[in-house]
Amino acid sequence: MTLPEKTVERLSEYRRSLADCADGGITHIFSHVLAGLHGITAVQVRRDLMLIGFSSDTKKGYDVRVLADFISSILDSPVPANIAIIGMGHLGRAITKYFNSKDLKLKIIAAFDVDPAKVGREIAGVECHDMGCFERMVGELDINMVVVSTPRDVAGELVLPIINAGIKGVLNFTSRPLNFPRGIVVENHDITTMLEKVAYFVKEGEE
Amino acid sequence: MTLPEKTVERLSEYRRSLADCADGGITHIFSHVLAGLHGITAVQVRRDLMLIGFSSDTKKGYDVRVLADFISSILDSPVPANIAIIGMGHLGRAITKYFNSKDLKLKIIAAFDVDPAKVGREIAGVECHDMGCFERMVGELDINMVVVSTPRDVAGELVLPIINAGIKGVLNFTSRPLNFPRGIVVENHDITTMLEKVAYFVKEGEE
DNA sequence: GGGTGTGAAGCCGTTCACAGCA
DNA sequence: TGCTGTGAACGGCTTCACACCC
Repeated sequence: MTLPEKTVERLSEYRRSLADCADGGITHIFSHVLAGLHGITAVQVRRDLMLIGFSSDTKKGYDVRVLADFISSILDSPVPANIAIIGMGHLGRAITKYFNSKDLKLKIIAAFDVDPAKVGREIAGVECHDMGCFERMVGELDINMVVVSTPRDVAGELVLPIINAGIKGVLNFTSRPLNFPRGIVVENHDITTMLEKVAYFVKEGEE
Repeated sequence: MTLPEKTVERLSEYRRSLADCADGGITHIFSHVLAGLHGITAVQVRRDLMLIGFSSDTKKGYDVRVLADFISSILDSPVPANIAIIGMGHLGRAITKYFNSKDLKLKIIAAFDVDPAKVGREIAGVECHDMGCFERMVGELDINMVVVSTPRDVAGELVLPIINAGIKGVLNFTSRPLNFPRGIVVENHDITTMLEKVAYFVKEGEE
């Protein structure tokens, strides 16, 4: 059974908070405490846990480690997720470093760019390849997801190569929305939109 | 009247597509064409325009420039939005450059960090100040929004300074969720969560 | 016919209210 | 009493269906 999007997002967040708790020596946590860490309600937390079929046998709250592992068993794929990043500008470099500095199941293992000054070099810890080799390299390295962090005006040209290479998931940080056929998962997250949204609701809040 | 969140996001996206159209010499656009650019339905577009009270008098589609201006009149604040960024690591630099390279109403006009090697220097085009001066500088520069791009473990310490400085909007790229009292708008956008979400739905799609 | 504007219906996610259990 | 698990109600967003207009 597939979980709702929002629940998946929150589970990812819970897991990280739970890891913090475990590091801090906390062994059990109540739903309202976990909720408080995320600015949501306790019911919401319990509903999410209900959806993944988790329940606690004790009344001392949820066992932090057990719950974290349970969430991992839901979220993580048994096969490792190999990720490539397209566009090694500032944003691409930042995302790559940010990611690979963490201890995650997900790893960015290759970068692609069109700039000859970048191709062939190791940038932010990963080898940067020419975009012309994209399809071949995806096959060789068994890459199944890509992060797109190119300039807006070239993002559209990536759609076909990504489809042809057999990529299954795309995380797009470009302000150009990318559309793929059914079967390819896309998340478009444009920083400009996020900030414009905050600005709008700030304005409305002051009315 | 305040618009739904989703509508605000889409309006921001429509506006950028419309600017592209205008640049490309397109003067009119049908709802289904605009929808196609964003991978959504024409009804959705028309519903959004209905919510902001926009309607076209002609049947040649919407006038691109008129619609773009109308959206701007809804989204943009009459007073300029002055933004600060906290945390001038790779992500902070990338976001700052990304932003200020664009021709937006929103500008990042100051940066803050605790690293003495960064304080006093101009980074990514903006002056980097010591975090200790945050509250004072916010007042001096009339800053009303902040972007947070610090490491996860220090993000929590920013909540009080941000409240005390009178900040009204926060865009948080940290993986630590930030909670503020009513009246302060927050958007938490964690890159790790985004990618884990894509990975989850890729996994589910293959079942 | 092809496109727009919109009430009504449907769907999805959140919250309420409460039963059950230590 | 205090917390968990959950059916049922609620609310917000999307889609349907259709009237209207060139």
